[in-house]
Parts: sequence; structure tokens; C-alpha cells
Amino acid sequence: MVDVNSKDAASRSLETIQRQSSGDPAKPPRWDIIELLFFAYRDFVGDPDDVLDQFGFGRAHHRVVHFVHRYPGLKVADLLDVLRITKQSLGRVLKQLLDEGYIVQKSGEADRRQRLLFATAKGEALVAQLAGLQTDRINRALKDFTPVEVEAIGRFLSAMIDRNDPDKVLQVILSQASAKTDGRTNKT
Amino acid sequence: MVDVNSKDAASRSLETIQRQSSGDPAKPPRWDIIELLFFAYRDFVGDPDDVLDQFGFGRAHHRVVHFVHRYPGLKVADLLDVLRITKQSLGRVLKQLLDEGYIVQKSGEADRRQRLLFATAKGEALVAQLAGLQTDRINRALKDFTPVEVEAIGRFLSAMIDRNDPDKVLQVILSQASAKTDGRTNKT
DNA sequence: GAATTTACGTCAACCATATTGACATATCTT
DNA sequence: AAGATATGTCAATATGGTTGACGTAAATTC
Repeated sequence: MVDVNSKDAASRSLETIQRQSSGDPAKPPRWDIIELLFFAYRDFVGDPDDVLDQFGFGRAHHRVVHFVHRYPGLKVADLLDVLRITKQSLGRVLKQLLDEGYIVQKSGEADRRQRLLFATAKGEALVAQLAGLQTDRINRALKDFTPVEVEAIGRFLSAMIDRNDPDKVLQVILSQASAKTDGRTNKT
Repeated sequence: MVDVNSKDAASRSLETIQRQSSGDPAKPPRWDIIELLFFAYRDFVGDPDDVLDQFGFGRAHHRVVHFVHRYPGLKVADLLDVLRITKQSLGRVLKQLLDEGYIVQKSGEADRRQRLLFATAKGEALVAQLAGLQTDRINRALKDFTPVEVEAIGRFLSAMIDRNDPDKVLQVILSQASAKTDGRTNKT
């Protein structure tokens, strides 16, 4: 069992630490958000795992096929920026997805060195299935929230993301997110 | 570059998929939340990485020492529930943290088979430093939010977590989260 | 009190996913 | 023609996860 004197010991050490690290007791750690994020993400990414298993895939494959599906014509270099892994690491799982027909490559027209990536119907179906599971969880969670609250949640997640990031895909996502926010803000 | 006909192709294939998988066009995937969560969590857990590197540790060590610090007297079995890994996998990183003095074990008084885990001062300092980085990001993100909005964000994260989970630590966290919510709700 | 179950540890093999470093090829840019 | 860029590939290595088997001590049950 979790020791119920947790609160006791935790808060005692907390005070000590505050002074040690920053000397600013006005900025206590956000334990609540830190831990809620951990568990929320754990369960969120856990949903697709069983399905992926059936396909003989892992989370790496999910990430790749997801972003390729969502941003058709994505370059390999873009994908590396998004996933923040090396090309060698990407290579392995990308090759599997290509070999098994979830993704296809086309040479860029303007720059024929580029390999533009596209999801096949097979790839789209897989992404849709996985996104369906995650969407169900999200819809369940948002069931009793007002549109204004939902907007605030999106704005928070968006604000948690690094801005100084030359990631093309991220730019699209953030501009879409702020477009929605602007719309709502005007209405208010 | 991300192909700018993304929107085009993505929405075309989307309609197709909706009908395929569920036949319910009223439940489009929540692409926005799905992707915001991915990027937010990527950057959120990315903060501690550099510090951990300096200590010769990885994210696995972070998770272990974090929960031990936060819930002093945590049993090994509890930790396994929280982290959802096997004892063999936990064993490796736990042994390192014990050997290097970030964590200590005590036998349970009531049940002497149990090894209750406690963070040392060294362990607490590490957790505090890492939590400081993540707290900075959270505070930055929440800077312009109203208390009501912040409460909604916590409620959302909480609602994203599986309920049917006999995890003791999680029960504490969720009860704390709902306690806060209740307080605010009464005030409203 | 003996048998069984529980909590934990450990050995060993293996797998997925990541890394660094070196090098190759085709293509674009200068 | 020279150099830079986009991608692919070979090889070695690290981290963190898995399954399976087995051991020990302590609690529980019969």
C-alpha cells in the first residue's frame, strides 16, 4: 500500500528542496499537472498498443504512419524533425512500412533527391483505426466540457510546446490551433 | 517542406475512412488533440533529458525516483503497477539508484517481505531539479489562464486516465484532483 | 506444523528502438 | 567542375523493455 504519511514526508522534504534549488518558495513544483500528464499520456498511447501488436508493429510505426497520413507528401527530413530521431532509426521502421505496403514514396518533382511519403489505403485504414481508439478516449474525457473549456484545453496543450522549433509540421499544427482560438476569442 | 495540399488530401481520405471504420461521420478523429498531446508530451519529457544525461541516467530512472520521492514508503509492487513494466526491467534501474544512493530500502514493519522505498536527500535534490524544469514549462504555459481554466485543464487530464485501474498511487492522485475540483465546483 | 502463497530478487536470452560514425549515391547549387 | 544536400546503408553499441525459470524469506492457510 502507499504509505499514508506520504503527505507528511513529501511536504517536509518539499520545503527543504524549494530553498535549495531556487530559493523561491513562490514557485512550488506543479506535482499535480506533472503526474496527471504522465498518467494521461500513458493511457492515451496505451490504447493503440494491442492493435499495433496484431499488425506486428510498435509505437514507432504508429508515429511514422500517422504523420505520413496526416501530411501527405511529407519529406523524410520533415519526419526526422517531427519525431526527433536519427535517419538510421527511422530507416528501419520506414522500410518495414514501405515493404508491407502501408506507405509509398515518390520522388519530388522540383527536387528529385527528395522522397515524398504518402500513406496507401492500407496505411490510412490503420491510422484511422488507431486514431479511432484515441478519439474515443478524448470524446469520453471531453463529454461534459463546455466549448469554452475545450478551447482552453487546446490552448494549454499548444502553449506547452516549444516555439523555437523550425519544424514545418509543427508550424502547421500550431497555426491551426491558434486559428481556432482566434475564432473563439472574437466571438467572446 | 510540408506539402501545402496536405489539407486537401487529408480531408479527402478522411471522409473515406470515417465510413469504412464506424459508419459514423458524426465522430471525426480528434486530430488536433491527438497531435497537440504528442508534441506537448514530447517537449515536456524532453526538458529533463540533458540533466539526466549528466547523471548518467535515463527517463526510466527519472520515473522511478520521481514516484519514490513523491510517495515515500512505496512498495516495489506499487511501483510496478504505476510504471507498467516487469520487475526485471525495474530491477536494473532500481539497483543503480540504490547503489548510487538516490534511494534506500527498508523492510516493512507489518510485513517484512516488503521493501519500502524512500528517496535520500540526493534523490530528492535530483527530483526537485527535474520537476523544476517541468514546472517552469507548465507555469509559462498557464501564465495567462484563469483559475477556472486551469481547473478545467486538470479535470481534462484526469478524465483521460483509465478508471478501472487498481493502482494505489493513481487513486491518491485522482482523489486529490477531484478534491480540488469539488472545492471549485462548490464555489461556483 | 506443514503446505502454500506472496513479495521480491536474479540469471539468462531476446527484442525494439534508439544512438554514433563512416561511407555511397544521386541530385541540386554555385 | 566543385561542393553541398537529401537520402540510404552498414556496423557497432546502448537503453529499456520482454518472457521464462528459479530461489529465498516471510506470511497465510489448512
